[in-house]
Amino acid sequence: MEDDRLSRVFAALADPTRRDIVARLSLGDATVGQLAAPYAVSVQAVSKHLKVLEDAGLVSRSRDAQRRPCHLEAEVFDLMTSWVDRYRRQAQERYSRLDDLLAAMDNEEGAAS
Amino acid sequence: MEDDRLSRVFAALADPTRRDIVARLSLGDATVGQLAAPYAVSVQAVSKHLKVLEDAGLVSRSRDAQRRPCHLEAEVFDLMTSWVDRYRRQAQERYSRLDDLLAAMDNEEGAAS
DNA sequence: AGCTTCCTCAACCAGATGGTTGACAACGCC
DNA sequence: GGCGTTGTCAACCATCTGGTTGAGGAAGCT
Repeated sequence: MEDDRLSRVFAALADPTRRDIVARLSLGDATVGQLAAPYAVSVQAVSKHLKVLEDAGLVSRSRDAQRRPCHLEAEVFDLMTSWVDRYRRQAQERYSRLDDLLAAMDNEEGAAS
Repeated sequence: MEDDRLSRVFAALADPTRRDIVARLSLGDATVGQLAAPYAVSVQAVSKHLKVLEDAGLVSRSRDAQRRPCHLEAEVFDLMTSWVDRYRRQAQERYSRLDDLLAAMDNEEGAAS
């Protein structure tokens, strides 16, 4: 489902190492080895992280001989932001209605006195 | 750190049930019982979900006798969207630079022929 | 063909996660 | 005081997760 995809995107970004990888890829494509270099963990661990990002649709990988260059698919971000914006807007609307109500009560009180 | 907080927010929203709870709370505050009613799971499980959301700063709880009304803290969304926007923008800039480069190459080719 | 480089797959391990049930604290209502 | 309602805490369980090591596939280099 679409639900599943959203869950995978959020879960993928819940890990600091993976967010870091995304940040690096936003500057340009990179191979697994290049991405793994700055971290204390093994290359295999980074490869796993990339698989998670790939399953979430955030990263795609092509071939270049033994190399597997990684590319950020930034459009997937929209899935998240549209979800977030929807409920943020809803909450905000509710607040403004509450403000209206309070304003109306103030008015009534003012008229009564 | 701030990193940790961001991780907790993303992790909290990685679960469909918790996203659903957030969606319901965007329409108005609710008690644990009210939130648990639509689901097949136990009240305890929902209480755990709320604890995760609370630890992430997405939900706050007050007291009303035995009741514990839950309230959505929508400002926390900004933490996420600002992170996302930052790297989306970075990736987009990179693309536009690439476009510039390709345009420049086209020009050169045009001038050479 | 043989060696090295780059990367993935498989098995394993410790700790987190999402669910359960049972006990119990806090409060309103008789 | 006793009872039902509301919610949390604790213990337990199965599964997922992030890490490890070891083996091996794929491709370039000599």
